[in-house]
Amino acid sequence: MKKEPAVITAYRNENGGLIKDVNKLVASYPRVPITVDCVIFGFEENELKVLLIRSDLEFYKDKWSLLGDFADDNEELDDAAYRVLAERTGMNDVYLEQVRAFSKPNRHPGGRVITIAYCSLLNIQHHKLQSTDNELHWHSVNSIKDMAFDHKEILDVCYSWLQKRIQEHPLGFNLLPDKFSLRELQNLYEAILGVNLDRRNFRKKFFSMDFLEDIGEYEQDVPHRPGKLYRFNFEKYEKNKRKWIGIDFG
Amino acid sequence: MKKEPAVITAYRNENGGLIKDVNKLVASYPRVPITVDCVIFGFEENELKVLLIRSDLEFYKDKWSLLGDFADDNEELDDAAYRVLAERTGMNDVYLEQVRAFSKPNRHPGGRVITIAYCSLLNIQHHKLQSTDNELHWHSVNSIKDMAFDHKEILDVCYSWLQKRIQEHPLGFNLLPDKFSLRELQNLYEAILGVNLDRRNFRKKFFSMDFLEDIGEYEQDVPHRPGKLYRFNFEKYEKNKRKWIGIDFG
DNA sequence: TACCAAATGTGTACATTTTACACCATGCAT
DNA sequence: ATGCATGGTGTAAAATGTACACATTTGGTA
Repeated sequence: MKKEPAVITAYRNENGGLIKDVNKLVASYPRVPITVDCVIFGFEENELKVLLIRSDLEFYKDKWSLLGDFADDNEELDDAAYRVLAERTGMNDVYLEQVRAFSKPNRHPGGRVITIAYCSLLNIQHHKLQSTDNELHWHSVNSIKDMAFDHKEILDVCYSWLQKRIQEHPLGFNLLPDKFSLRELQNLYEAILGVNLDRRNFRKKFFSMDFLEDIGEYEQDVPHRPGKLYRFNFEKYEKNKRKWIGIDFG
Repeated sequence: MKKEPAVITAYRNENGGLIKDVNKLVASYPRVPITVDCVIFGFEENELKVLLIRSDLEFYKDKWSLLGDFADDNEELDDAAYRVLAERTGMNDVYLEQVRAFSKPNRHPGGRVITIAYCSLLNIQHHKLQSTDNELHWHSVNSIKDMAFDHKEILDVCYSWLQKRIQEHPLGFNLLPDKFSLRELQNLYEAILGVNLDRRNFRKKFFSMDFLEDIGEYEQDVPHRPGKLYRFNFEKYEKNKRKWIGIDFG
């Protein structure tokens, strides 16, 4: 396991001295177009959905793509992602998190483009699409086979990310209305994780975590006994975080 | 919670038609210099260490920075990170994983530079620094106060990442020699997590996961009863993954 | 209005996992 | 031979996770 000694490169100027003109240094770097792509998840009819747009490229005619845009000069990537969300959904107060960069050299037919993927979770009820808008569509995540660019791969990574993340943090509440029944919450978890959960144990677990607030209201217009409605209580969640995610390194 | 209808932007050409010349489209994007920065963790003398290099910028004279380099044209970011590792340590077979992008507009004094942070774990014994090399140094992670650029923030994020990751996957073995005692393994976990662990429970847990291979050798030259040495068995790990990381969405 | 269908709401026993905790064994140094 | 430092081991209690069944409430329907 013997190795050659480490080689130091690219960290000094030609004379071995410190670099003074940092602007010149940065100007010498290769430059790459950067985009953000948002995987916008929603939940409707007991299915996990993702908001897609028809590709604007002739190259990908009739294919769907994630919502993305290039990052402006001097725009932080998080801000770019929020901007895309606002442009597409009109919403500012949504959940958003960076997942990772995708950088295969040929991932974009127009040349080298690196994209940073973001996951966003929002309540579809707050963003009903206009019926005149046939460029945007909520797709059932499980039914998507093929997409423009490497967006199917990005979607798959983000879906796995969501499955894992939702078991560590109660992100699911971002996908539900303010008031929801425990059945809706369980449907959400079952849809995302692709498993069946025991109703009694599910209820026990969520009640024991103590961030569901009973608002004393009931479901309406259901053809069966109506369930109680709850609200997610952020303050109680902050207090009881440890129960949920285990050790907190925050 | 009523919102304006979604606005569609930047996804059609001026006439509302599909875009044919994708090269022209991409050429119109703003371009940004991209770097990778590697947080190279090691373990020595019961401390978690990180390999840093003296900054090459006059602007950051006497500060330390992560090992990084810009991404070449058409180079995938993972490849760039492996390249940096190879250049700095001469090693090719190391553990490497992308953590996330850092993109604050003013994070680099020379202008807009976006960096993608990677974590790498390696065995310091395989990369003893040359005594003539005073540009590179293994720093104790807990003693680092200040760094060039936003590298302290990146280090902090990567350290948290490691703490979480090591509890889900047995990454720790990458930091140890091929043969190690359980005491060394426990020291590693204690150092990274910053906690004290019960020796009996620690042993019980690792043995029950059944990927430690007893190679019938013992520690040498220790001033006390020598401990058994073990090897990490990747095949057994693959089989028993579920025990370790819970549900496997891989 | 009596019944049915469909979903809500609840408790307990068992298995598994996690935690807390103490003593003898071994090898080296003196 | 003794002391010292560390290696190596088991068990009981607590907490958590899992499996499982029946009465209740509502709307719909005959």
